[in-house]
Amino acid sequence: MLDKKFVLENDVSVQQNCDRRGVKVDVPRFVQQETACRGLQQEIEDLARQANVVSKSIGKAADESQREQRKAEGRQLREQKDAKQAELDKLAAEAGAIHRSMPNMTHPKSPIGDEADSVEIHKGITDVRSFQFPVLDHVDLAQQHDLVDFEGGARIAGNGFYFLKNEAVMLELALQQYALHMLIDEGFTPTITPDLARSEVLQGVGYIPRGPETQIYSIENFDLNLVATAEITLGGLYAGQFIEEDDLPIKLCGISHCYRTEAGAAGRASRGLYRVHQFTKVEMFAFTRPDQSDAMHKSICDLECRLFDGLELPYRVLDIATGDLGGPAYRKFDLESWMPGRGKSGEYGEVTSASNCTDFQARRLNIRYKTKGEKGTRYVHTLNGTAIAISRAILAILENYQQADGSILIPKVLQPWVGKDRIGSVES
RNA sequence: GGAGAGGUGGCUGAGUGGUCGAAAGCGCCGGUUUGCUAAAUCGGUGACCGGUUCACGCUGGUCCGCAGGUUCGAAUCCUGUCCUCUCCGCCA
Repeated sequence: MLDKKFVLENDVSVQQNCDRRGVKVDVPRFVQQETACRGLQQEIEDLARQANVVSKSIGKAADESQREQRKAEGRQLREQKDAKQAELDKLAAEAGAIHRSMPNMTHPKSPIGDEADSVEIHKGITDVRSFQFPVLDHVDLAQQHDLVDFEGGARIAGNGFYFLKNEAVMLELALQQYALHMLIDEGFTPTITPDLARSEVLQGVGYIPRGPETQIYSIENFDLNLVATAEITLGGLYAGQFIEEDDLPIKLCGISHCYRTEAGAAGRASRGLYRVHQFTKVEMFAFTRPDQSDAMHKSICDLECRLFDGLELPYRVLDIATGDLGGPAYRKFDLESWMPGRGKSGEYGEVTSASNCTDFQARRLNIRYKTKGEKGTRYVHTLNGTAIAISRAILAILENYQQADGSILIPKVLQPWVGKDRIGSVES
């Protein structure tokens, strides 16, 4: 959520920001309603004050009849107040709906425009390989080496589910180990989070459970939902808390399964492991002071790059354009890995992303820190970034590491955990 | 699944109808003392939304899990609801 006062004082730039992000918001209407609310609030407070004065005077009343008279007076004042309050509630609900639909403000450097306007700001150190043989996509490779059972997954849970098998299982665990070790070295506290969370938590982080277009699976008869990312649980962990300024920044990483309905995504590059209903992800999350968040954003993005540099996978980093940012993000960097089997002759596909949400989530989650110098409290900034989304990482590894002889090499950094250097035997 | 207890300020925890935005302790901030630190001691210290002021500040309202109700008046009484804890049972 944006600060209401900020919106009132910056209505023009807020409107411009909404327009650039492609979100329909009637800022002038909000300003008008919010202003009216404040007027009403004044009237209500005045009535409340008068009623309080009357109540306090009752003890000092001279006799019974005066007492009764003041009781009646107090009753009347509170009735007037209640009527005004009802009026205000109605108006505030409308203003609140507009308020909640406002996306976060945007970093001045974010490119303006839609998906196509995102700007490449970095390339990985590993070059895109040129293959001297017909390239297979990961689905064919997986089938050839018995690594993923899509049919089995579909039979027991439906399309979009799968069994990982054999070396794919080892790859999944190896990727978790690899990511976790690097993150721990960088000062992240490792966690394994719940895979379910209350609706309240999802909403705080910015997800909408149980809507018509929801991406979230909900549990029947319980106020619980399967998380779409550990961002939900890690962000929710500090909801309603006060953090000591000296404890900032707090850096957490969490392993969770991620569940997504992918409603409306049918047919959209949905083959194989790219878009699935369940996968494992190692997520980074940070709480910082406002002045620390830009640097933290960069450092989270750098870590994502290092993880992919280490895997020796080619990738590029995009500074995401305004129209493609999503609600809470102030700025977002996506990391796209080269996927040789995608499209006709290979395409980049999103593998991780890093967002700086400034105080947008913190305001809704009510996460503050106590300032040392000045009096009072301030909202923290929150940031999140994917360390490794396992299913897409496996996809990228299989396709990039395939060999002319049909085998698939294991990235060097993963070999200790996989226990071998190659999937499939070398035919000679 | 059965039985109990409880949700109060940054934390612990008093408080059963007006004198309570709330004791006390901890923590935090400032002063004094000590060679530094620690200790001691004195003082200050809740949040949110407004009004007013160049500013220090002054001032109104709201807030004791949440939502309703009773009352002139609710942290306190009533109803509902959510959550947490303890014990027993079951279970990986």
